[in-house]
Amino acid sequence: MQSKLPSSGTRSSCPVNAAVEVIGDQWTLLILRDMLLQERCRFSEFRGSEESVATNILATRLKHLATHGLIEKFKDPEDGRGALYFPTERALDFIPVLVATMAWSNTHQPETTKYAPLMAAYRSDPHGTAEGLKERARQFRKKVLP
Amino acid sequence: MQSKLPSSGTRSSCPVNAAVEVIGDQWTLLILRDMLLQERCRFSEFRGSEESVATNILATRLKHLATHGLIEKFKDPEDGRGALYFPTERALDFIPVLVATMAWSNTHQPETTKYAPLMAAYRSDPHGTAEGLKERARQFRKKVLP
DNA sequence: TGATTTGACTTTCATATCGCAATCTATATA
DNA sequence: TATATAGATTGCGATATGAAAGTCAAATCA
Repeated sequence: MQSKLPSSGTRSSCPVNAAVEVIGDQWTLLILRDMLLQERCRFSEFRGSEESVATNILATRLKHLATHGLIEKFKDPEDGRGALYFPTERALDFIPVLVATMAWSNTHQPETTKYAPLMAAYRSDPHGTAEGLKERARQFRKKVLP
Repeated sequence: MQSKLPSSGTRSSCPVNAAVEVIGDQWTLLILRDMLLQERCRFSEFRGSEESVATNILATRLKHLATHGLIEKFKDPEDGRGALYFPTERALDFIPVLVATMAWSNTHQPETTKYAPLMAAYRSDPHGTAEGLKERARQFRKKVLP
């Protein structure tokens, strides 16, 4: 039996609760980060993230993200074994939230030193920075997918 | 022994990871919502939220939020039994992230019908709406605390 | 072409966390 | 003094996590 996220049933019609049910765990946001900001799209690439997610958890979370319409799975056109995961438009729309979250962390915890250039760009132009990342993610998909 | 949040140790210096370690569970964001948007500050008020958090979980999360500098605990000046929880400035700075998250949910899941007026206000003036909520939270604290 | 390796999972299992119910403590009220 | 209330803590079965090992099909090597 495969592992599930806690409380998979809808608890309320509140948008905060809806978000919690999608991204409210220890790994989903990190996977979204790698996909949206780092141009990662393979199982092995997500697995290689600094925080070292276990393979069973990663598989569960990718399925979870697909179920909730944040990622789509494709066959790697250049390797029959490979799978490629790409963000949907819904996930791309999450970029402003993700980057705002990062900026919040970075403001209050200066020890969060990763993504310093991105944080600087975001502070001088939040909207433009988010849109830039969105466009970059779209281009990356075009480059890799047939 | 009291229950803990998963992975209490710092896994990386990434701001996304830092956020996950603070808000990456099924309840913390809901408590922040009630505190920042609903003027709730008592244990029983948080407990009464629609999603029905258990008392042990709520106690754990309130402690967790205090540890991470998002809330402060006070004695109720009008009832020796009571405790009052209020957001720190760090928590108030989270309001824009929280409201952006809600807007994202609301855009892609129209069944999230709660907070419709807030969502409408946010769409027409994101920054002003967030600042308004921040000021409201500050005023509420002044009103209730000595 | 058979052997080996690789990518993407799935299974196993010990440990940790969740969540319900019951209990506890301090203060307030009748 | 008795009871009610606010804010928790404890016990315990159910569920989720995470490290390691196993599976399997497709690719690469000999």
